[in-house]
Amino acid sequence: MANKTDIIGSLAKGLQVLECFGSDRPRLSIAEVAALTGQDRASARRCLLTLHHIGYAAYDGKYFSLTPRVLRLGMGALAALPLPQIVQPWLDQLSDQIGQSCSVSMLDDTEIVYLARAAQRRVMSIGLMPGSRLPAHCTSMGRVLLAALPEQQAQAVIDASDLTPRTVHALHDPADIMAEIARVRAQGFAVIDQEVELGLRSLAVPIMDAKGRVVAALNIGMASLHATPTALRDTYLPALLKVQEGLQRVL
Amino acid sequence: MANKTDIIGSLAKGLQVLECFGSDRPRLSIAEVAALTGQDRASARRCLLTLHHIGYAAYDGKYFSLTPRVLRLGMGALAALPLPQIVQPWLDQLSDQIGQSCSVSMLDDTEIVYLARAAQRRVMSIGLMPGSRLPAHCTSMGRVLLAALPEQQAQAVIDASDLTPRTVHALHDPADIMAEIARVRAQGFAVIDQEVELGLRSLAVPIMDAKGRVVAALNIGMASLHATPTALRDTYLPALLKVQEGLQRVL
DNA sequence: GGGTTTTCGTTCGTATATTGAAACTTGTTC
DNA sequence: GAACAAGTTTCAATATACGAACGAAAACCC
Repeated sequence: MANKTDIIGSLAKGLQVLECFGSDRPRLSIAEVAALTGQDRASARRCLLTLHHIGYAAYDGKYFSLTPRVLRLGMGALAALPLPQIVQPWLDQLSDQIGQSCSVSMLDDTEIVYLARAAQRRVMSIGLMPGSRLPAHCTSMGRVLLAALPEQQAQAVIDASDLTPRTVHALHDPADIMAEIARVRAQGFAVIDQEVELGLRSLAVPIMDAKGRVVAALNIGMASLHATPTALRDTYLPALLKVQEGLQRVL
Repeated sequence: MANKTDIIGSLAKGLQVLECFGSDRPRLSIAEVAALTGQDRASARRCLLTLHHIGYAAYDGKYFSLTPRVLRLGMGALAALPLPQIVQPWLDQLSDQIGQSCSVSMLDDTEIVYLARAAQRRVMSIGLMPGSRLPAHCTSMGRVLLAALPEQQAQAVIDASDLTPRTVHALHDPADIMAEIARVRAQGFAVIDQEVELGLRSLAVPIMDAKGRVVAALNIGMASLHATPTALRDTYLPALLKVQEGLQRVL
């Protein structure tokens, strides 16, 4: 199987074009897309016109942008995943109980993807919502998810990651990060202190299915003035573990 | 522009394949995809193998399923839209204030797509979250969004819709629905009484940008025992209109 | 259980669609 | 008005699509 003739290059290119739209670049011209994807202008143009033709892109004669129809793809996939539906009530209740924001995410390559979220007061400058992404290496959920991988795979992810520190507190030496991941693996939870954003602390635990496989991660995040990292763990870890246990029974 | 040679058929087919995965069918075989898309098995197989090759699909030798990477497409698009980021705090506050769930959605063809949501106690049997879809014709936000279209376009959407009633209260005659849409257009809001689900009432208003163009809809939903349709309007419409007004200033 | 029928995944060859580089057009900058 | 950049078109080289055919597995039937 998977002969050379079994791969459709044009489909891969079209998806690459679709992916290069993002919050930082919602509107793109043909030449920009060509530059971002490495395709030539003719190909990029054909992809964009096709996307426009089938209703995925709007076109004003100069710039292309995505339409809500695109949400059928990824969002359809998200709303289709059973996990978000199942965890949402747990999240809501947990968030209510402890008075802090909490989220569930999965690993996708070097990033974590938010699947569900119950927000309290916004403590982060960036708005997080289902579908948002953050680097795995410097987030509490990312550390937990990387710890669940075989050592070698985790190393590969770290090697592929852009480790540019987001704050002065962020670990940036691959060896340090791998050591921290090992500790997380051993202790079963991760604490992050202002590595994503100054003033933000967070605590995460893995979510496992009935067979013990890690399928996602659960975290709470809060302003750093609310608790020291140690207090964070002592105060909130029991609540997280309780949800972890409850979820394992229903997954 | 848009010559016949400017459209890539294989890209359209690949996206069609991607779209046919959903909550009701998360795992599909080659033959199933071929049947759902109307392609022959050879084409469907190439699409699926390509999706697998570039990491969008998992393959166990028999069934294909989507990976979190797919969320890069639509979810990227959602997290990229400025609207959800802007409305979320307003939603949270509104939901808090009135103690009911509220949501923001856009129109995509015959369906509404949830962009953001602030949930209280769950009153619907189906879990709603960003990316979820419901038919436009029988929802309060759908009626508001259809009312914002030119009459002829709204008619076209209704004609294209599957009007099978979801409950005994649902309007199912196209003319009745168009009349209701006209009323919504005149009064500036929509009330739905148990047309989506028994026991569920909802009230929606349009959200407009600074130029007065309707870009989305805002609603609140609640168990029907909390308020009669009239009381629903009298009690909650002022709060919705206040958010509508506030949002118009920042969009 | 053995033979039959169906269904599915895969392969093949040719007809067709798509690619990419270069040529051409248009609009913009200096 | 020359120099440049972006969009568009062209056409031969190449990749892809489709229907048909094949083998394997599953489902069915006596």
